[in-house]
Amino acid sequence: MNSPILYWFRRDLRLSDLPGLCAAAAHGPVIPCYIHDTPDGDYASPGGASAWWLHHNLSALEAALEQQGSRLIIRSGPVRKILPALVEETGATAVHCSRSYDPGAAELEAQLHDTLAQLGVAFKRFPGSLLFEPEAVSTQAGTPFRVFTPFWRQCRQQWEPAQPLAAPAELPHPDAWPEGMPLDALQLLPTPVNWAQGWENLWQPGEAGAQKALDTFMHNALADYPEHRDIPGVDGTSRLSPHLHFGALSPRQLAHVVLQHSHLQPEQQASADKFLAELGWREFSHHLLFHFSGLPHESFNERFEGFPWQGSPAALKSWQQGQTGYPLVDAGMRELWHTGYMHNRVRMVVGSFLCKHLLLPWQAGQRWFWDTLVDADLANNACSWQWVAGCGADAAPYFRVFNPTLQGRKFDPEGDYIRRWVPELAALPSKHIHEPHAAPENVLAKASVKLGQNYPYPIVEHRAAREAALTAYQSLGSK
DNA sequence: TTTTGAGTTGTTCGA
DNA sequence: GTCGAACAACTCAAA
Repeated sequence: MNSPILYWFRRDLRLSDLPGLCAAAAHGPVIPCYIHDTPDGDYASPGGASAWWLHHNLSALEAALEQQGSRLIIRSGPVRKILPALVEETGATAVHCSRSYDPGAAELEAQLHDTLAQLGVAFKRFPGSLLFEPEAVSTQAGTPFRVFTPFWRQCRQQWEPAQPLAAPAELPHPDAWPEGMPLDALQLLPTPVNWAQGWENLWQPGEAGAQKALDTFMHNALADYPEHRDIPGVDGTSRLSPHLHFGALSPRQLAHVVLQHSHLQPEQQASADKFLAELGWREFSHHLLFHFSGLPHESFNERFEGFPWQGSPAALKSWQQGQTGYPLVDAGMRELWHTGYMHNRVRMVVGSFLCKHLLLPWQAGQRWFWDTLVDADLANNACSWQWVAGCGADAAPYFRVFNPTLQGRKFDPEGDYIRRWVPELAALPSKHIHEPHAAPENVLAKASVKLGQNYPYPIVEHRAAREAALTAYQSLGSK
């Protein structure tokens, strides 16, 4: 039996724990392929930072496949045309892939199933990028959950932690390889300005890098996760989100390691549960988007469609550039710009600031994050922005307006994080670094801070902005 | 069937 | 300085 099976890589850019790849390899020759499809439509293609990651993740996958004597065939164009064409060229008898849950995916997969069936070719989807299939979780009334806690409780009740699969021992290669294009031709890297300079020292996209990040987290950070995850000046989070997004690590692999660890070290049970709940939020977001495909565009709570947003383009620009005059907000926005990442605690603060202090629509924040985050993910991005704006599922209540100064004092007490990302404030004493505009003249002078010159005055005044936000939110009325 | 209580991440105010 | 209450409306499951 020499007819090959096509393995279509999507956002599962790894070799281990891929049931579809294992099934293909057990059967005969495998042709691994990746199709770069850039359909029209909002959020149909990765943003800039995310594209950088994709390039390097594909490059790592290519290398891993070559080490196995295999290849990655890269093509570009509409999947609905390219995939059937590749099948005909290679005489493949089946196509395997991982299921996608994004809007439009079910339709595409159904269409591929039919098109390929007409060629006598089987199209098989395998689960793997989520812990729970959306169809498997629902309320007693049979509706999707809208509240996280009962959602996650039910997930954990039906959880049967399975051993992740190893990568196939070998990938039998076909008699002949179809043509592919070089990875560089996809033009995923930044041009003409390489704003990602030095990122290769910060991140290692790909399966090996994901394993390394996982080991580091398990070894250094899991035990203190519940407390340290909130402190942006400490490496207390896993930083695994981009790996999960592109599938260099499967959630099953991650959960398995964490569960095993907490089994061996029962005193870390609470830390493990806390971390797993974050994976739960990832599941929750993906399930929500699966059931409510409009989430990236329309407020989950329709009442918000009439919200009196009023922020200015200038305010948006100040926010994007980290020039709001609120040090924690500015530190976060600059971390994002310089690294493609932002600490989770700070994401909440800058999100609240955009929606509530600046009264800019959450979609504007979502758009910026889409372009600048290496872990930009349609489901997580939409759900988290809606959460912080107060219009999402199980969202933050309208009156929860983060005070950026207090958040700084509480979670970055010594100003470590602020000093790292807002160097013009680095010489200020911790007591004043969270509120430079309230610091005495001589303190500012001594630290060479010239407000309005090398660091901005606050673009809005906290108390007034908070009042305006509460008024705007109350204007939605109770009915 | 109806009722009840709890629900990721906060802040402010007044006692 | 600390502490509890108030700041909506709605979802979900258990009583």
